[in-house]
Amino acid sequence: MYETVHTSKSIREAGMVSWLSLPTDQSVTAENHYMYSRNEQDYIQQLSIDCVIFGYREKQLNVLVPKMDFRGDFWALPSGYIGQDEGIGQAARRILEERTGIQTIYLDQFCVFGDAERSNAQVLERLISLNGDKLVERGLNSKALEWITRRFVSIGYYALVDINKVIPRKNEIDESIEWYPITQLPTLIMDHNEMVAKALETLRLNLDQKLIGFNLLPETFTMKELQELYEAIFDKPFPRNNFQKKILDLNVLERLEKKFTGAANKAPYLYRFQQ
Amino acid sequence: MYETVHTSKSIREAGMVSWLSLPTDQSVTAENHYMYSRNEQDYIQQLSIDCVIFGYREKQLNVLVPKMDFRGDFWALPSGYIGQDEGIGQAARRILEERTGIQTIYLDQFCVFGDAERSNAQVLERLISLNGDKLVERGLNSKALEWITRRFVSIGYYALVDINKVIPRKNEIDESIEWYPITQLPTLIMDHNEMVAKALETLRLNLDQKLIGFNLLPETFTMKELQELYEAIFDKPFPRNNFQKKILDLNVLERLEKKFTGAANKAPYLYRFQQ
DNA sequence: AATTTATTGTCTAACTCTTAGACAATAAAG
DNA sequence: CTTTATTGTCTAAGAGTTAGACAATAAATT
Repeated sequence: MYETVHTSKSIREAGMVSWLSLPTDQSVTAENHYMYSRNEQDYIQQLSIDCVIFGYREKQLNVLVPKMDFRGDFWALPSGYIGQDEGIGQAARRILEERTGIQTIYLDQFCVFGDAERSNAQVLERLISLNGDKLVERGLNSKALEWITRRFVSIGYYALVDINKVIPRKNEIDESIEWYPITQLPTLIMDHNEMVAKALETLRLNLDQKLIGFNLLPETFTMKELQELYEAIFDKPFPRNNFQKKILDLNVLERLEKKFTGAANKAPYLYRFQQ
Repeated sequence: MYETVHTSKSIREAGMVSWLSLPTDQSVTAENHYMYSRNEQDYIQQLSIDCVIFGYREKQLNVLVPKMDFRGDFWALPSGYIGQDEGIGQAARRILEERTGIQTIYLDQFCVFGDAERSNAQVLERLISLNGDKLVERGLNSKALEWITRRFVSIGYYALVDINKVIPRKNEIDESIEWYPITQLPTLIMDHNEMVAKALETLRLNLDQKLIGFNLLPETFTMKELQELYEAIFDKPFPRNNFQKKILDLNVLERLEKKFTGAANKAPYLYRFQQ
């Protein structure tokens, strides 16, 4: 029904379009089935990477989520496939750079999702019934759909980024890509909401241990800002006096000059994370 | 060179033979390439599960490791593939039952290994050069070898079992399957030694938190036995008095009658883990 | 039968770490 | 100069951990 003989230019040039698209490159044409099938084999099949990208803004933990350019309100975590000559960490890093423009970011594998029932089937059915025309437009033929609708195992990574340095980038099938406060996430497809929950749980466990929280802040920050970050992540208040002591006792912060806030009170020190 | 037209009975009947064998079932014959390729598709390609099976015996933490029936001393963790209609946890459970005969065991996913360099290539080269004849005997044709030699991503699971309840089972390509004290593991293929190390690290992190250590002991045990288990896992001594207090304060143990050891001293209590 | 020996179970003082309250320092506003 | 709001630090109280001591006891020894 959605069979088509041409591959749309936008898809062809995408290089890598995640969820609801085949991995493609310049050599792909529907006329050349041999090349097509070779290209399909350039990626590991039925295995994908989903990324929970955390940023911090206005005292709230945020997650970067693209909305798909289809009728029906479909949100999905940034994701992609793994090249045959690419490590899974490399692949995650590539996907993240594509969506944030940032190269060196904190990245941690947190879980694999691979239930048998974990399928796109219902979501896809709804999406297809609402968007048949668009799918044809974009050159997704039945073979491409078959590739996508197979059961996938997905490796979950979470990333911590300085939200000010990120320029969110849509890909070809996105209507938008935006930061959502974690308390106000939309309903995502499949088990992606569960993935965010699991990522947050892992972040909490690792925060003290690995001092990774600093990846969410700009280079210099006040103690209060750091405290508010902790409060946002753990969704609970920390007592000011003891928080300061605990952090300073870690001996990982360098104290810089005072910050002139213009406020009617003692100016706070700026701190920097000792690389 | 190793091309062959028949598939050996042993392999055909294996159902699932991990590493160095295709996933196979009764319907596979080399003469029927369509069926063959259908069968290949019964499993997710390039994705495998490797299991670190921990047991506890004679005050030492042990790992169950099969030795492969090939010239050249090849040890590999028990592993297998994931059926198309099978969750990854289900698959791990199936692999474990095949090797231990035990159904309900503690199981935890600890890491995914997926470096691009993570390849069987060198090991396989050596194995093939030493065992060309055996491979032919066992019906591994070039297509099967191609399947195996592709790059694999592997999900690591570790399991905790009561070593007394396990009857280790060889599969078709094993020369032996035995418990090795973790301090005296042989050199395993690929990154399997690294996997064991990572599994142990995760076990240590989870031991207190999830009370999973009790899965390694028989139903009743003395406090000293539990302490020795902890000492084996963490490879360090625990002070007797405080260890007892710490464990009892968890309120998860039920104290039974005293154990008559025949030793010239006060008999220790037996304890049982409150399910 | 009393004493000795080895090990188990428990108690407590000393020590450390965490928590909660208090207060001085300070930048700007009144 | 005083007031206000916030920052930085100190300390006492409380909680938890560690180290030493000692009673209980099952069998061996005398």
